[in-house]
Amino acid sequence: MTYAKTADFTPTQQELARLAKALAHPARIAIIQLLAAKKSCISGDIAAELPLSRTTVSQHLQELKALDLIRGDIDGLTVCYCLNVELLRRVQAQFADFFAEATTGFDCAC
Amino acid sequence: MTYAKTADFTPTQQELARLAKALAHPARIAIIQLLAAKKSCISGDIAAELPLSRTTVSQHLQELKALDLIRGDIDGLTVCYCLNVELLRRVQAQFADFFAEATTGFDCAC
DNA sequence: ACACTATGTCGTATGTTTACGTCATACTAC
DNA sequence: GTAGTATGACGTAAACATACGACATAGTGT
Repeated sequence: MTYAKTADFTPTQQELARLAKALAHPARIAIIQLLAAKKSCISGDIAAELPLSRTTVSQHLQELKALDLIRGDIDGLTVCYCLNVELLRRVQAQFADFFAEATTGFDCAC
Repeated sequence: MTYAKTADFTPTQQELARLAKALAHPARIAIIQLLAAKKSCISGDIAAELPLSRTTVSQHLQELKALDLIRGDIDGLTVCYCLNVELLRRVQAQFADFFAEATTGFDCAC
């Protein structure tokens, strides 16, 4: 998301787009759901539950971590990933605001 | 979103990802906000308000239209785009459900 | 019919994401 | 220390997204 013209939008628009992009892959949705259900939060276990290679899952985990949506606690040899529930709540509110604005428009006059 | 392995996720995960992807670009966020504020719903006017070429904006409009998030009424020479508020409300609910699930998790035990 | 306007379509260059194998690192257990 | 395991980092091929100029289409007004 670093195309030249991207800079010319409002910070809010860019932030929403950035967050939406984090959710724009089923694997990342699945990871968040897994962590919420806490079936497993150890990296290897997460990878084992998804139909993707461990390398690819690790990449998706890094992407979520880059936005701080999840956090990784290193515990010896294993890494345990957890949801950043605080941040998720804020993101939730941002999307809620956006949709509220979008769905309270009158019917189009055209 | 048609990489080989994408098929191996649940329909819900795929649908959420597909919707998130529609919002994963500031231009598309901006278009939805513009239509909600109804500053303009004529294709050309929308393009004029964004820092992108008319062609590129048209492409983003097609993308939103492909998911039926917006609709285009042809009126003679101009095309008037409108939000599909009904669908947006359903999408809003889907995201709300997803976030509710994600944010009600206990704190991670790790 | 003719010029003009508003839009979409096509081709295409460039940048980004996805997916994965291989390698490097770092901890564990013998 | 050596062997083994859990991870992340690196390299890379293929798919996809973004952006835009040039062209095609279709309506408007004269």
